[in-house]
Amino acid sequence: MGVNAEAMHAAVAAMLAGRGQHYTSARRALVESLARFGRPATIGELTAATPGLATSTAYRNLTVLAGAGVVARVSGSDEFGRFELSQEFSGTHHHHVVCADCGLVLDAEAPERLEAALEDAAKVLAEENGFAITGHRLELVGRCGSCQ
Amino acid sequence: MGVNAEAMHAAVAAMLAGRGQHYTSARRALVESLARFGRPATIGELTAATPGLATSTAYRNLTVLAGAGVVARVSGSDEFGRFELSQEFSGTHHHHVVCADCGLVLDAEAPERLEAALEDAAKVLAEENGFAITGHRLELVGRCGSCQ
DNA sequence: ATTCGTGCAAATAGTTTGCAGCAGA
DNA sequence: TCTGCTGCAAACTATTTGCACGAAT
Repeated sequence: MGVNAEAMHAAVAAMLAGRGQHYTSARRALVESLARFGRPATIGELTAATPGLATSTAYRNLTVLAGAGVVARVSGSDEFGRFELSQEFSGTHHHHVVCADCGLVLDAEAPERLEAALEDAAKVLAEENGFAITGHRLELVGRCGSCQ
Repeated sequence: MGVNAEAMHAAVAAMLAGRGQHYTSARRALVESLARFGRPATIGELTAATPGLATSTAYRNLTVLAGAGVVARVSGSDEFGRFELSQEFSGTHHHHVVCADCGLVLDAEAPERLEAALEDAAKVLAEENGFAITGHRLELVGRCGSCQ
């Protein structure tokens, strides 16, 4: 993770408190699991990592944490939703490498040149389509080591 | 669409025949709707465009057409799966602009410079992660004209 | 004829929600 | 103590599948 664990938890607690919400043990467990995974994790992986954590609680809390900007939803190539710590906590702005076979998603940093080209493209396409572009998602699709 | 309608239908028929499958009226209706939409369409949009077409038939046929390489699944920002004609029929290689509010997805062509940067990045990240990269998905996220 | 395709209805599976009790500040 | 949080079970919804009939070659 990009910052040390205590600073991260303090920041998360503050972000939740600002919205009148508590940093409960379930939420802390989710944040710690996400930090440990270091890649987008499914609900199944997260509940498995915290025995006793109800699926519904995981969904509810991830929604709350997403609303507070602590985590981000990631869509892979399979039917499972995935979550990861937001940029602020996971390091820098990054993209994903996804396995078309098993759905595994890993983080990947893009070269500066690519980011610059993305910014340019966003400007052009925004004008062409009447969109107000706020960000981008890039996924490189292929087969992971174990699926080749 | 990139080719005229008759050539497209003939090509689709051939691609299906090669797999021992027929180019039925339901499949033709789906392909025509997709061509008419000119952007990734949801199952709801497709069945609405063809009265009498059962939802299950639409799913089954889109799966078949995807297997034959005629259409491609596209994931937007909402919970609906979307489909579009594959590159070969919809024109050139392209990406998507998605509305974070309503889920609308439009096609967008990327500048050559961006594609080149994407290729480079794919090579680097493939090595770093042990992936065999086969392609990429780029989505520019923002708000469409009607949601701003 | 024989194989493939279709509609309908029922089954799946990820996700969401109602509710009654528990926990955190 | 007063909201907010939790687990459980039931509800929801996009998608898939079983089945018997219709269509294509």
